[in-house]
Amino acid sequence: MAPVDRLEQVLAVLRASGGRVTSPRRAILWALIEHQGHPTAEQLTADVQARQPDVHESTVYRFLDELERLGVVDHVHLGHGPAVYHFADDPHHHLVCEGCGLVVEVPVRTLEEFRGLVRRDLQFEMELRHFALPGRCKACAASRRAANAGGLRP
Amino acid sequence: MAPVDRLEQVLAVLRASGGRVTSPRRAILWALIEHQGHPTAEQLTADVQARQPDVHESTVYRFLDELERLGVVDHVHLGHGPAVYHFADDPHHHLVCEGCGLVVEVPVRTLEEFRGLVRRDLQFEMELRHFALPGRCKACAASRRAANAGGLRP
DNA sequence: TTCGATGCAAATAGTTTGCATTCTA
DNA sequence: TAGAATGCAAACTATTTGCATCGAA
Repeated sequence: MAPVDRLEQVLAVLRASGGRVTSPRRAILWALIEHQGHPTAEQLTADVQARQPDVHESTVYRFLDELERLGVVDHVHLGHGPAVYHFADDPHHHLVCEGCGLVVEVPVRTLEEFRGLVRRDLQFEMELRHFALPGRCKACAASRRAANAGGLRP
Repeated sequence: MAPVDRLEQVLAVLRASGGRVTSPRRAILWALIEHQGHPTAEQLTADVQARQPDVHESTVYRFLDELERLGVVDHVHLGHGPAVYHFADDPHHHLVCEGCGLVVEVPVRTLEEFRGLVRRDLQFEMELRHFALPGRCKACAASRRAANAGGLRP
């Protein structure tokens, strides 16, 4: 979807819900659309403030909450540290490398088999979208093994 | 292991590392041993303060850190909210129900097949012990389905 | 009698909230 | 012009840190 279309689409949802379109809201939404990757509230605030310095971080948090209530965005916890935000369509899981911070997006269906296994064996319905699955990417796993072999700390 | 044996075992590790055995440390360790389930630092502090009111929360945090450095305890993040602590032997994963807070302990080998699958297909070495796997227990999953069918909020 | 442990206060990170004011619809 | 959204300050939760003092070995 073209950035401008996405903007208008979300603003339409917002208006339909009785919400109002303001200049901070346009800027926050724009920052979210333009951002590559997984921005935190702080990063979005910085982007917005580059153009509108008076927009406060609490406004960003409040609007992101609102967008979540409307089902437009989700936030994900990648581990320690701040949450990151992304649009709610094309739902996916996150693998996050504790070594280098790499975030791998995984289609929902990739983990369906595993979810089914846990459902069957443990009567538990995992919900893996709101918290990332932590671990090590190939490179970081290898370099940690090397370090451990040498007697160094992980 | 009998509680008293466990206490003495840990104190031995502590002494061997050059650490000192103090009255707050004995009390914190005792609270950790006696606690059923997955205590937070706050709960441990409360338990300790019932007997020794002057023991400060920061002392509890510092000693828990020390015990982690010694490999005696681990802390796990069950979701939002404070971390919980447990002894590091008999390593296991945690499934935590977002509905009722139930924590299910899962032997490490239960998830090994899944870890192998992700390792093979995604070249990613998951480390699932430090963060719990969130979701819904059978009862909470069922009651949520019922509520959704009735048009109510999850 | 040394140096590790403690109590206390204050700082920190990330996020939320109360409230008077502003601005959209 | 009603009421939603904002800016700002302050609260909040979970945790960490600096520092003078205390006490175990």
